[in-house]
Amino acid sequence: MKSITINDVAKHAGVSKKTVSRVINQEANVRSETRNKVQESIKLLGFKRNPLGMALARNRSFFIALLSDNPSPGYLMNLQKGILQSCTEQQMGLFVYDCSYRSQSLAKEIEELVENTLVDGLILTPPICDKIELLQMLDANNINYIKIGPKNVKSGECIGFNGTQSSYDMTNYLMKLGHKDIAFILGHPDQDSSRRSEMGFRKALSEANREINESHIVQGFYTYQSGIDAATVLLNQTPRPTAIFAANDEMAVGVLYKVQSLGLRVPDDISICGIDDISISTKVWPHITTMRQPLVTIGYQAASMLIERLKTKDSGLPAKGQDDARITDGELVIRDSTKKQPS
Amino acid sequence: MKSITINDVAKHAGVSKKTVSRVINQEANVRSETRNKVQESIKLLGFKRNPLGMALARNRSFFIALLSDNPSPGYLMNLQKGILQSCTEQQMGLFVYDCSYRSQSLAKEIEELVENTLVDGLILTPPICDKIELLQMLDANNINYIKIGPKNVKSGECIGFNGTQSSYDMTNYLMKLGHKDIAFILGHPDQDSSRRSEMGFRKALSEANREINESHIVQGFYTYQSGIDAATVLLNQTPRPTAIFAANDEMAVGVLYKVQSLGLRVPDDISICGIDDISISTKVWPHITTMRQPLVTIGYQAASMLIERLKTKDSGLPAKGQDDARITDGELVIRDSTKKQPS
DNA sequence: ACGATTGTTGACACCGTTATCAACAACTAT
DNA sequence: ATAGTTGTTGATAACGGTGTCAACAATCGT
Repeated sequence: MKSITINDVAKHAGVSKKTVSRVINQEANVRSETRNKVQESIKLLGFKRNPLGMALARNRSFFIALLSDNPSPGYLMNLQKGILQSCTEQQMGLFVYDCSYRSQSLAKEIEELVENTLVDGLILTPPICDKIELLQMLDANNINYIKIGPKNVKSGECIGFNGTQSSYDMTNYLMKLGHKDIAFILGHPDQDSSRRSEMGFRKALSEANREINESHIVQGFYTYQSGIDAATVLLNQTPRPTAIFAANDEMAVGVLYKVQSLGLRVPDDISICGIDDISISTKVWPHITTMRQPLVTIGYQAASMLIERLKTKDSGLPAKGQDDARITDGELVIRDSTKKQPS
Repeated sequence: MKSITINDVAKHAGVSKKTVSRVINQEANVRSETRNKVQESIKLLGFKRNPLGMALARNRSFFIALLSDNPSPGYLMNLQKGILQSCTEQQMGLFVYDCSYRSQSLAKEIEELVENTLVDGLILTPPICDKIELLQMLDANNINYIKIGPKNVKSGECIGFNGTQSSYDMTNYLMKLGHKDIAFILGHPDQDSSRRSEMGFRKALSEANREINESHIVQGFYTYQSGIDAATVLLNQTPRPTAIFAANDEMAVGVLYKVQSLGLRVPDDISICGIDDISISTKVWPHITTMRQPLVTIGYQAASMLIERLKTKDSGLPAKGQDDARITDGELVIRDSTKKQPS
């Protein structure tokens, strides 16, 4: 069960292995006659190049790693799906790695990961992408990475979606429905995206000259449970808000659960909406109104950008766009959890 | 930024690189004096062996692949979590790969995947693990794999949980609650697990001398939408079943949605339950009664078994337990979607 | 004291690819 | 015709480890 090597092809085609290598890698300066001869041999023998040999010789593993802290399964799965698609297209492998955002030694851990696996680059997902020490370590060691999430102070290419605009749009939509008393559940205080969505919310209200009821803005942590907790606080207030806008769908689902378990009806008694459009949002009853974050696309683009950069770096070209940021707009998806207020 | 190689260590310790290699691999027959000397050099220089070099020399990539068709994000994520844990412990990499169960050329595709990545083994998840052609191809090419799912006709190690027993237990639980008219939504007809859960359901009913209403057993496909469709059929029947038991939680959630959107209350008007205990089951309202499938544990064990086998194979020992099957029992988790019937 | 066994070590080839560089052929420009 | 390009090719040496085997030292049995 020995597999065909470059040597076999070279012998069969009557050329040196370097020439075969040239053909495989589509290098210039091979006579087309020679090229054809080699290609025929390759096809005939069914040659497949051994990625390990190539990896060793080129000192590149042709693997990238996806670092995550499993925030919500749906979120990550969609991202992973897009990433995987790009990787498959570009003949790269995807190495997945779960790590803990809280870990003190995260930077060290990732440094070892890279040493141990020799991955060519990293994709950082929230909340990992906000860990300053990690980013510093990566920059210091000259490790390629791309962040999925909002662009923040630190350097590094990133791709994300426009959280400010999204929550701004959603807030305006709720006001258009006639909601006067809109509550907002913040995201995780450590994550950059959280501040952005808050900004959008406040901006929309102040542009409409609404005064902001600070007790209707409560802290959340992007988790289901934190959605329940925040809803518990909000629903005990009088007057009760007529709409609750959560900074992500995961929390919105928690709010929905809490509201329903108290015997209230959605959207008749209260409107609920979120951000992300994860799969669970269309599985609960009623389906949740949300700002769609095109996660599969974002994942695809992130992987593509990273791989692109690895390639240009490989070929010695100047690494353009080191501080690139690509921002995708969210899309309002109106479903059954929001309703026009009686005027 | 050149990294330390075995040669550097050898030079530093004043031995040959083969001896360093021996120390790294904990081989016997190295004088402890020499061993210590080498280990000190390793520590001093901060040597980390290059996995690519090792992989090439040993002709093993130290990667395993997880093949999936993304049935439900929660299901896969839990599995992946357990697998990842085991991989990390054993210093193996995890390569994830999405494929399409429907693809005609799946076997070919996976064959190429293995050739292209040289993964040491595969973990097959449902429904991939039921593709006969794929299994045949793997057996023919002597590729290591382990199936997560019920043991079926074909060979190959597998690990899964006791689907028959689980649905048997759940059905008994529903009868104990006083339900006389229990509907059942089948899993995907192509998947082995589907037949098992049906068997358990029928067995429980016939043991209780209940006659089985065949029109209350409807086809599903393990998807959310198929749960909705099946519920639509069931809820139009008179008399309406008092409980609907879906062969997995994903469908149960679909049933819940359909029931609620028709204005019926769960569990007051109708009880709903499923199998799996995926994360969404405790996010919808009400939380769903289910048979817990310990997915993280199963994933962990699957990866551990596979890696174990790779190692013993490596060391030339007879590959024991080639047809091993480890079956875990499900656990009844009673939540809020099922209720005692008034007698 | 002797040969036989076992333990310890290193030189060297090898895994399958790519990189370097020199050799030579085939063109240009003078 | 001559020198100077440019295009095409292959020997040979990496890449960073492991496997083979022979050499030699240490221990054993008699």
